[in-house]
Amino acid sequence: MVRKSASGRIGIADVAVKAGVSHATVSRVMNGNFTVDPEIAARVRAAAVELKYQPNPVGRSLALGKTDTIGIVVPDLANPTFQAILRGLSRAAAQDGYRVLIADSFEVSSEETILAGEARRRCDGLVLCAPRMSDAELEEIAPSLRPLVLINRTTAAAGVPSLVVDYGQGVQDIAEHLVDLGHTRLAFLAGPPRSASNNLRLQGLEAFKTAHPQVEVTMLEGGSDFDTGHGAVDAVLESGATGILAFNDLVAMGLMSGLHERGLDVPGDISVTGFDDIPFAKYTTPTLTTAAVPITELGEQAWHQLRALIRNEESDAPGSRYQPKLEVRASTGPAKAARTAVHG
Amino acid sequence: MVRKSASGRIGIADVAVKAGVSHATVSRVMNGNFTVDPEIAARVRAAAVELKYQPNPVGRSLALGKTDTIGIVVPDLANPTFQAILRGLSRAAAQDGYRVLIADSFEVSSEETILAGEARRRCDGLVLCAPRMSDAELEEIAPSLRPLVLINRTTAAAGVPSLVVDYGQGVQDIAEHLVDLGHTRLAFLAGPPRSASNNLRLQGLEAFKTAHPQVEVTMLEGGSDFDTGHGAVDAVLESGATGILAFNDLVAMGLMSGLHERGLDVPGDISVTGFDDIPFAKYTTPTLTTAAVPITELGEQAWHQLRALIRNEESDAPGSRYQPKLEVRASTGPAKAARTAVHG
DNA sequence: CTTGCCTCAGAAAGCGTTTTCTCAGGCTTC
DNA sequence: GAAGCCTGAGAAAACGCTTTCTGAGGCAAG
Repeated sequence: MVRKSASGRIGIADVAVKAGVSHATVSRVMNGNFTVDPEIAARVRAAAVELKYQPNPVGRSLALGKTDTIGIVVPDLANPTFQAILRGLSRAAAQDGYRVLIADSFEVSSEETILAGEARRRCDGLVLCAPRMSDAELEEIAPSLRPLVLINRTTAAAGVPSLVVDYGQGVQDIAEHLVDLGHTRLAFLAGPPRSASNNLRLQGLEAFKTAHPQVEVTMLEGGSDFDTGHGAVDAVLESGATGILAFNDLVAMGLMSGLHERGLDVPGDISVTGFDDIPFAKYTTPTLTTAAVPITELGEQAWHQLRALIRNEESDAPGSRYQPKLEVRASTGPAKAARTAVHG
Repeated sequence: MVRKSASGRIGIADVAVKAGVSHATVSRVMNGNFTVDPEIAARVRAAAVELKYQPNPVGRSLALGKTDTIGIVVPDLANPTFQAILRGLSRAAAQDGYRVLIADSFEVSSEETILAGEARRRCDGLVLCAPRMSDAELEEIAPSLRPLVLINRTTAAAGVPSLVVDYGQGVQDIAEHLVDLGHTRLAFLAGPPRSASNNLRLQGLEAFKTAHPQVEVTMLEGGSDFDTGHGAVDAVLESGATGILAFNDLVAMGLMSGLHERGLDVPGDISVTGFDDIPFAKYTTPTLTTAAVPITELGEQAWHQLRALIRNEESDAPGSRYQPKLEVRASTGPAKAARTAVHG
């Protein structure tokens, strides 16, 4: 029985037989090695075309020690931020002939380490997106995951570049904007407690508070999706704040929807701000004031950093910091005369 | 020089040496083969742990002829529909220990064939999501891509299950809903011309028109994103229609935003409907009447079909048809007295 | 005419696993 | 006590490719 039918798929051996040459020569031709007689090369190519031969990437990977694939680990594929990063990463990597393997940890931080390790072994490099694991754990496993690029997280481990968005500055810009409009009572609708980007926002707000002691800033528990915003209406109203900084655009949209149901006007009664500037933010009613994060570009840059690591190039920048840009739209307006806390 | 330092990574050979056994025995232990003396097994396991040995998946894949990975090809990763399918697929596959490799064709139909082939060779199976290629091409390459599952597309090729959403029925349900509210002049804001799901909608509308000859239905060119809807305001107003069926929720949101800017009231002046019921649809202002598609579930089912194919099981269902469910919300209301065409 | 170099293709050795094949040693059974 | 089984571990082949090594043949130079 011929090898061919054994695997069911035609391999390099079949082409070699058909062209009357050795495996080695077929390999050389397929890889554009010019030390092959042009006539033989043509014969091999003809055989390959006729047999519709396509090299098996697994065999190739084993021989070359590389897979032309990179991995990305995200805490939640449903989150538009991670979707956008994935998109930018995938597009940029594709341009260099790399594919992307995805691993969704579903916010289970204990899974992250295992997922990351498994993904890394199948790939030539890894992007770890806002990992929820502890600093200690991250630092411990980082070396074994290299080449590794972090997004919205930093580590003390060496040779691991980080791409971080300056959420702290962004949230301060938003707060300043609200103060400029005359708001003196603000509220922050926080994100997931384990989220590093939420902590950065909190730090930014602390800085803001010391710079503006006259402004009252209420902290409210939250999350990262619509329901968080929608369910926070009562808490927001109770706080008596007239300017609300939502954790992100989704939360802001949920909140605006809830306020609308209560018959309140945005920004007439209350100003609402988001964060991220997802595409939807331009099309909400009213359009949403937010801080724009060039998130797709972040994914793209992640690939460039990772590529440099894989190629063992001098990483020109060992990481970067992105400044969000305030986008003033229609969901923020002048503060009404000071409101008093509303009950129920 | 020892093998160990040659590859930089520890392999099965290192464990074998450390435990004083052969490669074969290490492999047996790692794969839970019980024909190994418990004492030796323990020794091997201890060595593996001490060396932090993790089997190389590439070598494993080559030997086993499977990669425990599946591929998905989508026309546009930015599209929420495909994101949701990806999410459902990824989650379901992960539960069975499979990973997902993504390939984004960026709406370039000529790339699809190549991407699909490359992805397939790296994986154990493939999901082709609403491919834009021609029927002829699809039918030609389908056999070489098996195990293959199609989403929102069918083919005459054998052994290729399809999961399709009945967009035609969905669009009829929406149109009926608008007619029930008294609308007699409708307009359909179409999607991308090459999209199979758009064609299904058009067929549905033809069926609707023959059933309701008294209703006027205007066809408008379109696309699949916000800007399409936002930019279609003039055309919509010119049509004189009072009930607008947008291609999907994104287009509907863009349209509502544009109408709002023109000072028109939804649904007071014009009723607007979407399609898909993306999470945002519940939180627009007004909330969006749409046809809900269980899209994440679609991704999940795609995995189940693919799994059956991979395992060579009897595919219980050679494909399925999903019925969208009308979700009546606040963007549709009773028709005003017939409007006349508005210019400019 | 011979030596030596150079070109180019085949043989074979990896890459890191799994798995079949082989065989040594201990046990049962007559 | 010897013949045959059975258990369990090592040797080696296989997976499909790349690449080094080897060697045959052609050609130029002395």
